[in-house]
Amino acid sequence: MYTESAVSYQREFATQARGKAPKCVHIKTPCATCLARELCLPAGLTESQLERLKELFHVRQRIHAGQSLYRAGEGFAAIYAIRSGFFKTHMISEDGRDQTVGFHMAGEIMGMDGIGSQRYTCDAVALEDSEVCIVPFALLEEMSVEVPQIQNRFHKLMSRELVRDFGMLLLLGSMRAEERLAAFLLNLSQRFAARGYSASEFNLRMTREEIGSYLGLKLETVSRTLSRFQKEGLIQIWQKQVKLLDHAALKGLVKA
Amino acid sequence: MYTESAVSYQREFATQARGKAPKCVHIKTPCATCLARELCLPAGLTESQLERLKELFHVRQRIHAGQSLYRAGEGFAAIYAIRSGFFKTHMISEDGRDQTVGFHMAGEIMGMDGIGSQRYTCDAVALEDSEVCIVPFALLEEMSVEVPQIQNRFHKLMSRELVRDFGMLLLLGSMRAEERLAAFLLNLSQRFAARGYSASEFNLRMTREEIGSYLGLKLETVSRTLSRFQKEGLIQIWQKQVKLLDHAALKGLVKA
DNA sequence: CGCCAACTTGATGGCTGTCAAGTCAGGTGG
DNA sequence: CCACCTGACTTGACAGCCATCAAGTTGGCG
Repeated sequence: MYTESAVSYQREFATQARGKAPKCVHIKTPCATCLARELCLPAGLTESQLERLKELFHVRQRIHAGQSLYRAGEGFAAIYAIRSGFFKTHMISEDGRDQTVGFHMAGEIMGMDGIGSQRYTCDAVALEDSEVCIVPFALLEEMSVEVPQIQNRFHKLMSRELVRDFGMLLLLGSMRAEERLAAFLLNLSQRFAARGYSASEFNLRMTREEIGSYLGLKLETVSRTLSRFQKEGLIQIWQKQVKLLDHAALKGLVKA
Repeated sequence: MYTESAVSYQREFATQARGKAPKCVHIKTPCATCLARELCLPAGLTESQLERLKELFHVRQRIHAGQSLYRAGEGFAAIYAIRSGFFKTHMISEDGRDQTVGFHMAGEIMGMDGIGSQRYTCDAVALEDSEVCIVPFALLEEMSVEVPQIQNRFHKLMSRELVRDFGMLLLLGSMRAEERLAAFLLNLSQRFAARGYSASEFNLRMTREEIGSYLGLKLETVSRTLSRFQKEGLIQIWQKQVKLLDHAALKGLVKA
């Protein structure tokens, strides 16, 4: 049961949060920004090369919240650049375990896991209404030959995905629940900040269960740990609205 | 303390194992096989293309057991194809956590994590005397432009690395100790088999601690679980010599 | 208004980490 | 050749973190 003070406090925060940001924020990103973020185009490309690159990204697709962009086992043909919205990628193992392998926001690329086997190995699900650019992979490879800079950018992109996964291996392999959650919140914060949004206040697009699936924890542990962070004054949290109050302390938790 | 019967049994197994395979097996792989495994060359390449590709792989380097091939933070210039031997890659976090992110054997490629930042993000350490082909990355990208098949093979290679990491996320995020170890043994078995070695009998090149670091477990848990597998008749294990006795039961553990 | 999914919180148990002691194998030096 | 030493490993006892089970709350939606 909630304590009296907790309830009133939480309601107050909820009202604040809603006042500032509508419940379902729709992140809009201009194409140039989107491209720039992951393929780093502006730097080092000539006008004509830029034109070629834009061809790659000109087909778009809208995905409603809850819908899948692609599913594990489907034939691979394209990778996807997120223009707006929020996705999770998850895989379901032979025996039914559901593991979230990533959360993805505007400017990030999904689907590269499908290149190796020519089939996607996980499902990509929109957690809010979203829009993606469809990048036919064969076309990307063709252009990579014509414009070596595109090739190089793509290699760096995939490599960074590998490094990101190494980070997750470290998290899952050696961190305790509170460290995982602190790292998770800081990571989201940093990524929102990089897109021009508040680093200290944002809303989670995913459920506690999805957070748990990503971090190797049960939803109750996620809930409990977030509640404890709030009790200790590290964050404010009400439903999916989060406010980071003590960035330094959270960092301390991860490094401790 | 070991029981009488366990001791005699283990000694017997150790003797058997030693009789069949010298303590430090040196895996030798002809260059063609090595290339074939990960870059899948024979298929679809013309004679001249094959020649170009061989240029990529002609510089070799020997690494003694215990030595590093590269270290986190070092400038990235090349990726490495393992010709023979056995490696682990591991990263040490800011706060000193040591996470093993992979074990690598003949025919596999290491170092792709360095492309994104132009610095390696982990250390690669030889667990036995090994030999690698040095593949200058700039050269690989140049050849990718000339020979699109090389480009495509490389993309598939990186993609498979991503998928492999997804598998590790699933393992670390949702499996219990015995499931992790069963999966680990089966994975090694399958990879040895793919190289023409016994699928049921091999020796571990890594310590219990390194296994633990890879699987997100403490060395005591690794040791205990392996001992239990032996007690239950799933495996025989004596030091680093392993023999899988009940492949099906191990598979059952992973899927259960 | 009622229902349901998402969430919070409590109680309890089990898996795995921690600490500790001891064994074993290999290498070194006398 | 043997004693010793060290790193790797095994095993036991215990504790703690997190999963599990369960009950109740909240907000959204029909």
